[in-house]
Amino acid sequence: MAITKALSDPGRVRILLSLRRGELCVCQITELFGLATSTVSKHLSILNQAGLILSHKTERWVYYRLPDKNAPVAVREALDWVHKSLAKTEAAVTDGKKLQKILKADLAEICRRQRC
Amino acid sequence: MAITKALSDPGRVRILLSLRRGELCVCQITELFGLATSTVSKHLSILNQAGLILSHKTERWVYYRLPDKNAPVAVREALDWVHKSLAKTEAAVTDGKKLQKILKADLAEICRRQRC
DNA sequence: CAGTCATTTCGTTGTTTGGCGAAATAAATA
DNA sequence: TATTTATTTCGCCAAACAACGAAATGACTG
Repeated sequence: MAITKALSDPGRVRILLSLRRGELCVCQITELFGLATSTVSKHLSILNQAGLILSHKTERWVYYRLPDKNAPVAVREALDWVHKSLAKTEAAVTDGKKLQKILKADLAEICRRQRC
Repeated sequence: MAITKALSDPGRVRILLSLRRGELCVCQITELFGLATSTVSKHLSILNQAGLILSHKTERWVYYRLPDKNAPVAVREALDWVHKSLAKTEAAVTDGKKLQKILKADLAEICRRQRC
């Protein structure tokens, strides 16, 4: 039931929806939701353990992304459901707009801002 | 996010899986899971509010069942996912066997037993 | 129309969970 | 090798939640 548990928090669902545009690093997600880094990291770990996201490290940053078609059926279909049923949520749309701005900004700049 | 919240409790998922065989009344579900009636009633209310189950009253008993094809897409596909991804869970299989026995027993008999 | 019966609602209790900041970690850089 | 830097882990607190028993509800029955 790791998947249903992982999906039970609205914040985590919003993270999944944000990742549909492509991978994001922890500080971008932190910036997007205005939460503490440690909180975001915890959410990501829960999503990761459920198999709903994957991670890899490049240079200084850890990036998280949605899995591809090779993921287990349960994972793939759960993600499809989230996408189909929740992508038009008000929160998801707002997040999308804010995310656009974040993607335009410099990554190092964002990280620096976190420390205020 | 009522649906994801509703699915986040393993007990509620097991209730949904049990209802695939057909409608059940509250005391049958209570008997199946060995929980207090009030607890089961609460779970059913949460599932009901999420649209994942429907209820109707016949004689003395309130029956709950899964919705039909007319249910909202989000509901239908969430239930499909639960079915496809979790029906083979060990708990679900065990519940299924126990349920068979309960369905053979007399309903009034089950209700009487609850009060011990 | 009083009583019985299945279910729901309420109030309480113990546990889980989300949030944070601080300390730990791990990796790149100076 | 010491330092900076991004992320994770830890310990704590407050809010949310599951479970229970008791009381309330609401419908059939005697």
